[in-house]
Amino acid sequence: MEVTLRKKADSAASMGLPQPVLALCPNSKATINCDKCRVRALSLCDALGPSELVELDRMATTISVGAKATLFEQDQPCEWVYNITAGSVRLYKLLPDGRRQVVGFALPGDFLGLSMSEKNAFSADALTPTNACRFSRNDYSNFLDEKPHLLRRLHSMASHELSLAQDQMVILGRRTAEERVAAFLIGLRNRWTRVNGNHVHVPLPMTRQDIGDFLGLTVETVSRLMTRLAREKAIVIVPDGVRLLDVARLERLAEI
Amino acid sequence: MEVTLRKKADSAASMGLPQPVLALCPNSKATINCDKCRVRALSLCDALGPSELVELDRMATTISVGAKATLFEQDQPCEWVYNITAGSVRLYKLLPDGRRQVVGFALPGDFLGLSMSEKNAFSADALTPTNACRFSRNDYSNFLDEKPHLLRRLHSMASHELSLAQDQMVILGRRTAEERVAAFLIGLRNRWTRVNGNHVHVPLPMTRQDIGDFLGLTVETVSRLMTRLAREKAIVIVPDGVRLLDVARLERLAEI
DNA sequence: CTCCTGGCTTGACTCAGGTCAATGTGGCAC
DNA sequence: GTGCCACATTGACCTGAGTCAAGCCAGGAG
Repeated sequence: MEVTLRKKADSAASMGLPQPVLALCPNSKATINCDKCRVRALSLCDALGPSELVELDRMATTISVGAKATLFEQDQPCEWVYNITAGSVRLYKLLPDGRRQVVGFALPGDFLGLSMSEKNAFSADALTPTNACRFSRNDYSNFLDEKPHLLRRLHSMASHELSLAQDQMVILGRRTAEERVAAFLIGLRNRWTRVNGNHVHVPLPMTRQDIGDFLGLTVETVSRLMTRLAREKAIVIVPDGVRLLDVARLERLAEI
Repeated sequence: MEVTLRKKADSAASMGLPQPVLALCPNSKATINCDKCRVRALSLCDALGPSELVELDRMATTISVGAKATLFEQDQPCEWVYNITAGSVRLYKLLPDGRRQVVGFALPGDFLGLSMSEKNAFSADALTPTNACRFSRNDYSNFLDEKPHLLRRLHSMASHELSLAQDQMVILGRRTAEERVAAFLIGLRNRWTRVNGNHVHVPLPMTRQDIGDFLGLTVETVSRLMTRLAREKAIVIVPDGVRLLDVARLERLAEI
């Protein structure tokens, strides 16, 4: 896995300069990377004040990985936590016999490491070229100890994840294949909306196999149902995604 | 729903007496209910020091409800959070057409209200006569604001829940009916172990229908598989539960 | 005691989605 | 360009779990 690293604070720190206090002034020119961050408002960092952001920025390393790169592996000690800034990531668990369950897809703004546990509960690898802001789990944990409001935000994000996981339990336990696919497309549309604004075009950076492993279906079933929804004019299949034609129909199918 | 209420601090508070400071001395006689609490070590409260425990005790109301009583309902505003001290609770989501997904069962020591959200994400009702320690969500939230270590504990419990939910996603998405039943029995055995110690006897306070709705199966399938496991001498079906005979075999089936 | 009733079990049959196999397709290395 | 490979689609057939229906059993009401 080839990773491009750049120590965020290097430019200033390597020259031995103190961090410019100007950066804290809202009208000043941006001097820390977070100021330019396109997903800040979506992410954990939104809970931070300007001086805290500078502190966090000093702890961060930005990383860039290519498609298929592994970020971390299930059951391995958790060394880093990540804030995805661009790209997309597949999160999955493997059974000993090779069966796979995708537990989620991370998009820009998503945080990996909510649980702060010793070992990774799942594996993560990039679906497309991906950028992330990476923190040592220790540094991060210490930082958290001094920032109860950040912990509160972390907890609220984890609660939201839990709620999504429970919705997914309903999908996997009690919905038909067609409903699963519709719910997947509507759910993904809603998530892209936070990143890109609302579009009927839904990018699908993952393969049909990944979708199947997320929905508890086979590739063939996913493919057949996408074809059927397209034949019935609910969607159009386009390169690397779908275009939603009949959102109301899909929402009815997906209805929680 | 008939509920028995008892304001925990009533005995002392109603007499206008200050809380006896003696209660804080580890060797003194117990004077707050928490001291007698049999699930304290399992629960959130374990994160609290003696004086905090007294504070929490003052906020608490103990409630007792009969089987089938509703604790709270999905989508209703969340007024209370609960610490289950005895009994068992079914947590579930309903689809508009009546399909049901059980998202979990709460046992003594479990906390309901981890997410601190405005609305309940699921409904909860008692499977058996149940006791709980109940707190107003507001009081609780304020209390939490002043106790970062409690928040940390809450977060770690929520993370654990999330991890269980992800394991359940694997079960629902990628496992056969037999594996699901085995995983359910082993999982429940492990949870009872925390409450009662390790026994091959696993109480099943829920119906086969509940188990089916938890595992994404029908009653009939659950029943058939329990019968089959019994015929094959992996378990014995006893009133209100099962006795595990071949734990190794079940664990092999359930293996994550 | 008898009669309900709700939960559990069992059997016969069905079908949604899985399996297997063939073919299509687009991007990339050379 | 050609060949390769991973992904996607489609068809024919199969099967694990669902559906429907009947009967059993224990506990509570009267």
